[in-house]
Amino acid sequence: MAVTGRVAGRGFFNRSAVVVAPDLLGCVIEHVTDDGLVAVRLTEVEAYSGDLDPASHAYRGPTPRNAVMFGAPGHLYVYFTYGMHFCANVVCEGVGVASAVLLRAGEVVEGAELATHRRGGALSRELARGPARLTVALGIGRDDNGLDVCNAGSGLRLRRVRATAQRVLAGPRVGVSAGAQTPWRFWLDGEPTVSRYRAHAPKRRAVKPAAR
DNA sequence: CCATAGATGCACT
DNA sequence: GTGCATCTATGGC
Repeated sequence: MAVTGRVAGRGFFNRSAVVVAPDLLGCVIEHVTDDGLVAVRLTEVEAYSGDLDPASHAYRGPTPRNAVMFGAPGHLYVYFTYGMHFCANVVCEGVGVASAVLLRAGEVVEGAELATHRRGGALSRELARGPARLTVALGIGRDDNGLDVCNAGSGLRLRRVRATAQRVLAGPRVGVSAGAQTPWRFWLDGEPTVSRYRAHAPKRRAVKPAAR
């Protein structure tokens, strides 16, 4: 059955990502495509702030890739990584301030059949457990970069759902090397859909043949 | 549950 | 050329 909750407007996103991030927990993101609708209740997010955040894609200033992060709040920033995955952020704060919240994980609450098909038959709680899995479940890809979550015509919207009694926990972000100490990952306590925490795994360089 | 390796395209140095 | 805001498969406990 349909999820109820007020659709988030521009003002909701026009705040610091660190403030928006915990507010997103429990909220539901919906994406409508020709295939149907999938809705995900967010259980895990991470905040990224361009100015002083070495982990942010915007840390070194504007580039073609991160341009959306510098734009208006409420738009989707989708990036491609590891040669095969897409991850989705919601842009926060005003034009010129590169701040965003990465949608890391959630629970599929509507359109489970479609999401399961997109995910190749994964188990229910694995459907959107992890940022790249979440984009697959929702049908978000390269073409969705820059879409306006606050515009009904975009097919994307965020419903604000009453905060649960669940505790919000915070800790270091996943998979980042620089800025790994900043506790800007937020998740709902006890949720089985929260991705298992993995600290950044430094890759050893291939060992060169010993010099002789 | 934990740890590791490989896949793979591209933005940026 | 280097290094990813990751996932899956595989193996061990």
